[in-house]
Amino acid sequence: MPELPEVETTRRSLVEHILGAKVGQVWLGKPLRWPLGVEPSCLVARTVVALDRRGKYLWLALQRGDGRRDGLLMHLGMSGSLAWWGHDAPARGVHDHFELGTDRGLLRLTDPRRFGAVVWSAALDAPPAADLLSRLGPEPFDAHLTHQSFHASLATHRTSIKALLLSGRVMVGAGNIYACEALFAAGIDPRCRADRISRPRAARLLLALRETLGRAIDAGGTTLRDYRAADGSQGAFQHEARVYGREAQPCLVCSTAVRRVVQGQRSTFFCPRCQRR
DNA sequence: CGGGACGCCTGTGAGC
DNA sequence: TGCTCACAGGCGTCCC
Repeated sequence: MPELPEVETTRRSLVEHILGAKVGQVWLGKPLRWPLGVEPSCLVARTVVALDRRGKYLWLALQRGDGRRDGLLMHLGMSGSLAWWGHDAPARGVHDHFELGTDRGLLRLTDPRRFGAVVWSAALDAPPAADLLSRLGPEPFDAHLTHQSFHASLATHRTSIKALLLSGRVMVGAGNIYACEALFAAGIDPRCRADRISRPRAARLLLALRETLGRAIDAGGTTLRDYRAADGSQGAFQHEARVYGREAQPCLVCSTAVRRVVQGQRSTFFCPRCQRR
């Protein structure tokens, strides 16, 4: 489920509550994608000192009693969501698989498919967090990511632009929904080879990615099924999607039927008239 | 190394 | 109603 806008919305709705909270108890449910990597009891008495995001990962920085820091790297996978409960958390459901109890309230991860993860790491730039983040491209709103560098990155890949965006190698954050939507906004056929995209079209695509992701963050993300912000609110961007999930429906610009093709085992939606190779 | 397929899991909706 | 199948917001791993 969660792409960058959903993860960022989660982060924003959580950070005000959890900063400064002191860990009481940690509870683990069924196994997630990877083991926590530390005894849960080891985390007790740590203080939450930051909640940052890198790509679709969240980094919950913890301060130890001796002043040193470590933290938890969290990922929501396809179906995960994080919820914050003050002091009135409802009983656990069957899909709740991680809880961080604090003196301010409870952080709970709900994830039916369990593709998500919570992994302890000594630091963001130390294993295992560093290994998981090592292949990520730049953040979409990073000022170092320019039209020029973006075009240069595209030129080094022969795969389709849609698959490349999903890989996160040239820019993190766009998953299946936002990759489709940004390619529509830029007028680029998702099957187009990345290294065949001209400089001006690359510039348009970068702009479209930033606008699409930015508007999705403003809308609180996309809620198709599972996704909720930490305060329980749903996203609204699903109402703004112009091609995603609209197979055979008329393009909102030219009325041509929206097509669905499969690329790398993922559905791609596009308008064959508005989007060109 | 780049690129593509696979697998991890559970739930849901369509079709029969 | 109940079964089977396709599909679902991600991504690390494996194999060419």
